[in-house]
Amino acid sequence: MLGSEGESSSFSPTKEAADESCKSPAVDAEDPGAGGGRFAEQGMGTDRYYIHAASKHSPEPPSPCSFIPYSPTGTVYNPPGAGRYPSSLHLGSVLPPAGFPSSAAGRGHFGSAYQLGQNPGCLYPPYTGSGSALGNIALAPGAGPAVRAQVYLCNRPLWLKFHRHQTEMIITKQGRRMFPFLSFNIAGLNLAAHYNVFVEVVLADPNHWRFQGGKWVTCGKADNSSQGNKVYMHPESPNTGAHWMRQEISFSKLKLTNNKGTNHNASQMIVLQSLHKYQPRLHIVEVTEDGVEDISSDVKSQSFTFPETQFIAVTAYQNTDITQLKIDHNPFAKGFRDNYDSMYTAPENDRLTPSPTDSLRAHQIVPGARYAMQPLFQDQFVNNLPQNRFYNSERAVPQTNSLLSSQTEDGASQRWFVTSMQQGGNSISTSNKIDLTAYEGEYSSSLLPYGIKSLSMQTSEPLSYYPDSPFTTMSAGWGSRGTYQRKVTPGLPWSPRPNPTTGFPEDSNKVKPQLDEEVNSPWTETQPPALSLDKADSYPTACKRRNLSLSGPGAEDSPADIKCKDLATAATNSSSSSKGMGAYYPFYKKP
DNA sequence: CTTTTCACAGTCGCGCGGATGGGA
DNA sequence: TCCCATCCGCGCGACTGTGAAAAG
Repeated sequence: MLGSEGESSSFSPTKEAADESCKSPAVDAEDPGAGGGRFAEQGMGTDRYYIHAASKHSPEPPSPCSFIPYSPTGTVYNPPGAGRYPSSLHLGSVLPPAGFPSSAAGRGHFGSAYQLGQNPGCLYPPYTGSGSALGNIALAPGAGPAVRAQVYLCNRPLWLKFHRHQTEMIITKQGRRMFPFLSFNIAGLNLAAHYNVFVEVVLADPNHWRFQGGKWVTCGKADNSSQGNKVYMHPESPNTGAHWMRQEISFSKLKLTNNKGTNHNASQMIVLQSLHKYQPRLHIVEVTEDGVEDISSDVKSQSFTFPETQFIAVTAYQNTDITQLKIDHNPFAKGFRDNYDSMYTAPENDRLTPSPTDSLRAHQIVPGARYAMQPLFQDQFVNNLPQNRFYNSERAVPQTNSLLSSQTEDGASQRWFVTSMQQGGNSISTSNKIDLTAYEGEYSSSLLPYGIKSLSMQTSEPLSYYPDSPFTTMSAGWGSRGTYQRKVTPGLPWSPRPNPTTGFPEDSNKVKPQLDEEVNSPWTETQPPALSLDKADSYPTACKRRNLSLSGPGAEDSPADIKCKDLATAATNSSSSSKGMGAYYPFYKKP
């Protein structure tokens, strides 16, 4: 994100190319990693994003839910070739370079995603030779079964954290999972209609990037000749709208590769090119019951883009900030969290880092209830820990509750889901329907632990790779390992999912406050992260090798945390009597 | 010099098989 | 005594980032 924003109006693929020397885009001046200006313009950025888009693509007044769809406008990158899907991926003009604003977070969250396809001319050819671009059939909202959908990026806070530093995703020959991975909640679908849900990863800009001097800078033109699969069909596709809305839609199995010739698990792999910037997009395509796209009529397609999920594909991590974030948050990398000792021997006041077991609870999918009782705690931790830990508190600025509170008093309701301007898509090919039988077993066993299964299990046992996140509360504290308790919240609701027929709850007052805090926190810092500043000062030594934890493992708000907190709140406020699948009851309950 | 590849160590979940306990 | 369900331990495989070597 560092680069493209500043060139919002000049997304010409030739611009960078004209300048042979690698350079930092103009936006580098406000490079998130550059320090001072990092967060200064957050509000502005999102305001622009929101207003701009809304004004152009929201002919309707915002609904009570304020599902304001917006799609990027302005100059777009139009590389040669026909794209399979419409891409409005020029985010530079609409996104702040350094993450997302705090002040506008509330509104900004409405626009966590904007639907693509509003700009038919804005195509990037992730797919070549696989059909024409999406049609531009505009469906009237609510017309027939093709109602407007709303999509919620479940793990948005985590994405935002990475996005601040310019997310990097490792690509390997055998395929590497994304982390954070894409996880959505969907609402507003027709319960009975069938949909294919898939993710497409498209080139986000026309540049080739390199990491130089602690920054990502453009370096010539992107290679447009990339071939290979760019689409990952959700293993459960096709399925009914009710199904998609019933549970979190996780793309945790999605793998990224740079091996164009791979046929192994091709359906699970998306082929990317290193040092190119990509933007994942979620597509929801209505299909017939057998999963075949009905090209004869009424094929509805909706696409959603969450700008914060943009990333640069790399074969090796470049930015140690990203590396550390991955280590701190990815349970699979737990083995690299090598600062346990310091974590646990620190005085109580300094011991802001959770235990190793706690850290697992930061997993993005499993909603952790760890912060349910102390909604502000993690924010404090997130914001203060790095400074405390690495600067001997000298640069640590206490982030008080009042600060956070002030952020939530602006009345801006936080919504992490957005609706989309529905579009008709008569040419999205879903013919690459995967063999569901092949996935059935694996996915049902591997996904469910992340989702439904875990909810139905009234257990304190670890779940899948990300143990006990959903059911662990912060009440156990972040004390020593010895005192850590696995506390179970029986029947803890899972997420603030709306009634599938009514969309996400607009006035979930029980949930909103915490959401506000969660969402705002990363962006309400009144000072630039010390690390970034420091990094800028001492990049050569600080940036190339890791092991300076930026934020304590598990201290942050995983998506799961958010959902879980919401749920925990709901559970606290309503009842904890839900049993088994009842964990979802609150979700479907009418307020 | 930059980028990619590979082997490695560490962590974890899953699945299998044996042990255990309760009921018929 | 037999059957069934549950628990436990072990091994395997998946997954991670690291760091050196290879490739360009």
